[in-house]
Amino acid sequence: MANIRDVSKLAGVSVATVSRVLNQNGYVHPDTEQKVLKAINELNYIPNFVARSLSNKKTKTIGLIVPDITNPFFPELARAVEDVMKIYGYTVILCNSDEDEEKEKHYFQILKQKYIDGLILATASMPISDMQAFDVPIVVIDRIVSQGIPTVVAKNKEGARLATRLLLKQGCKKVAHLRGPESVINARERCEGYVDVVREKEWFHPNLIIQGNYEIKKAFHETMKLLTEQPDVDGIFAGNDLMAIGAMKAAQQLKIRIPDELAIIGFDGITLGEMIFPELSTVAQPIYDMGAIGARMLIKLIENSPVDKLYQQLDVQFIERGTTRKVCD
Amino acid sequence: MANIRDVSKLAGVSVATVSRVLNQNGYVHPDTEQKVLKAINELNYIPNFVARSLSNKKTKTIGLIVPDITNPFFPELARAVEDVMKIYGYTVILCNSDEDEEKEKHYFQILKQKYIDGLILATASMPISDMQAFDVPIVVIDRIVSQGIPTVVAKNKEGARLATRLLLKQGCKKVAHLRGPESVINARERCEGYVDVVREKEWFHPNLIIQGNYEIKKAFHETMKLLTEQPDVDGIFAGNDLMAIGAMKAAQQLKIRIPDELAIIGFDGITLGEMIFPELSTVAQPIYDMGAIGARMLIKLIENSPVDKLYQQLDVQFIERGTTRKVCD
DNA sequence: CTGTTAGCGCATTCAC
DNA sequence: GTGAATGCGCTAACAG
Repeated sequence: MANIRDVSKLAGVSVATVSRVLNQNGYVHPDTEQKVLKAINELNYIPNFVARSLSNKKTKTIGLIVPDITNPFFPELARAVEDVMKIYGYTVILCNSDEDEEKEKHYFQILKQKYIDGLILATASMPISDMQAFDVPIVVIDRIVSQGIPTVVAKNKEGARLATRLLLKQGCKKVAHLRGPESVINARERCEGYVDVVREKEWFHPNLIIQGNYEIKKAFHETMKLLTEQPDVDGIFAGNDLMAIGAMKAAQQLKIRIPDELAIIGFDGITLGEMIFPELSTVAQPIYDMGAIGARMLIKLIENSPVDKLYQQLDVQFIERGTTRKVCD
Repeated sequence: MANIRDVSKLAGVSVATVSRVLNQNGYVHPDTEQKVLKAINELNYIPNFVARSLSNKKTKTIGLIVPDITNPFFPELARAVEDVMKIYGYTVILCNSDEDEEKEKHYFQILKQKYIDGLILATASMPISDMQAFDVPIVVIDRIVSQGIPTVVAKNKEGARLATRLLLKQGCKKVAHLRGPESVINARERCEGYVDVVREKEWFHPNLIIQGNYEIKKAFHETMKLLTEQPDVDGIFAGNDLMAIGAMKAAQQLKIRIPDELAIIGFDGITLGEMIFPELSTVAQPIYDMGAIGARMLIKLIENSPVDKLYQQLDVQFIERGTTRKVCD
């Protein structure tokens, strides 16, 4: 492959001039510019990114760390990130951390060595100090890490309150909550939102909060147990859509009719919710937007443009589908 | 950040020596090695990948082009690729092509500039000549491109025959096929497999083959039309799971009972199939394996190890779930 | 066994 | 406006 020197020779100019027309900086006479352009064209020259990176310390590459791209929440996020990064000429390295601190550290290492320009984290098993020590711009999505770090999240607690109230409003007498892992902050927030609403109810008891791990399987089993032990539960607010689906399967197995005997609301708004039957009512986060906004924020950080808000909290929206009854007010 | 020269100074040796211990090649006295190691440790030195890449033309990075990571088939594939690449110290750049030739070309360009070591394609809108001109090892997954290019695919035609036969065996009198896009080769193969089996049936007519695009929505609409116009259709073999789900939704909307009045078999074996109700019977491809095998093949290609088979055709497997009746032989 | 040095391809001073 | 020279950090001959 041709390099800059080949071009300079063919055009009869110096490499500096070629570099100037390549990067559109510095003055260069229109005529010589034409010569250079012609040479570039003839040789089919494309600049070598690696060499460029070595000299200006910018790779036009970012890292994206997600727990597991296989989890239906993340592809949409990843797609958003990739879409906007593409527009700005960046390329994205995909990493699956499995929420494992060791793996995250591993990726931090590698990505640093590869001189990425920025990093988007949709996971956070990492101590904050390590993140701050990482001297590359970072944006965290869907996980609040600390005030100091640029973040994009949805209104988790508010959404949880909304869902729980809706369940009560449509006549549920006893609403349980299938919560996400202790270690994940948004799971905690959603649980708090639920508790806010039901705390004062005479029927409320902490055993209505059951522990899930954001996955279908465990949600299925826990819901089986719950519905067997407390058959009077007629509403479930799940901490995410996947667990809601697990709960649905449990109900279907127990021949409990949805939504008549049991109403269910999920959280997230993954596309999967529309594919099942009945379709899942859910508190939807603007997943794509979160990714896109996070990506834009990161680019600004990288390019030192002013960033208006380092902490973006996005609205959630209830989507009524088949797992809840219609509410007639 | 410290560089190799800092280390060499601190250790009182030359950069060459440091490079030697770094890359474990060439002879270096155990004592000096210790000194170097100590210096590396003290300075918290990690080698700069960009510089290394510039000098040896290896980036330890590969590209992965998929049509759309949002399509449930690809996350699993991507995960597999990333998992094995990680083991071998490679990093993967994710690209979404939307099956668009222009976008693919764009990525080819960029990835070439970034000096990737190899490329995995799970899409192929690209003329073969362009692929051959791309002087970087390529492995194609799930799409047959040409004999010349290393490929990993599943036995599409065989799987299609299997599904169609199964449908007949369990008593279906009239089996339709929801096929994928004309332009996608595996869709063609699956369609051929279907035709192989039904060609000679007296009830067969080309209008039983309906055109889908591998997506739920269109499959839903086309199936609505099909089932309205030809209500005697009692079996559908869909070219992929997503379309099968679209077909299921159409049946559910028309109050046609599955599997009693209509049996459905999909193709792919995406996890989504287990999440819906009833669960989807399908011809499962070993998606993860395809990714992993493709990745291993690529690594061998990159590292010039001997590759046993450049064309791997993997077995498919019928998974009986809720959308087909039990067959008692 | 170890050091010197010349690239890798490009950006960028600093002269002219 | 343009060119020569230097450096980015590392690898790989080539000497010793």
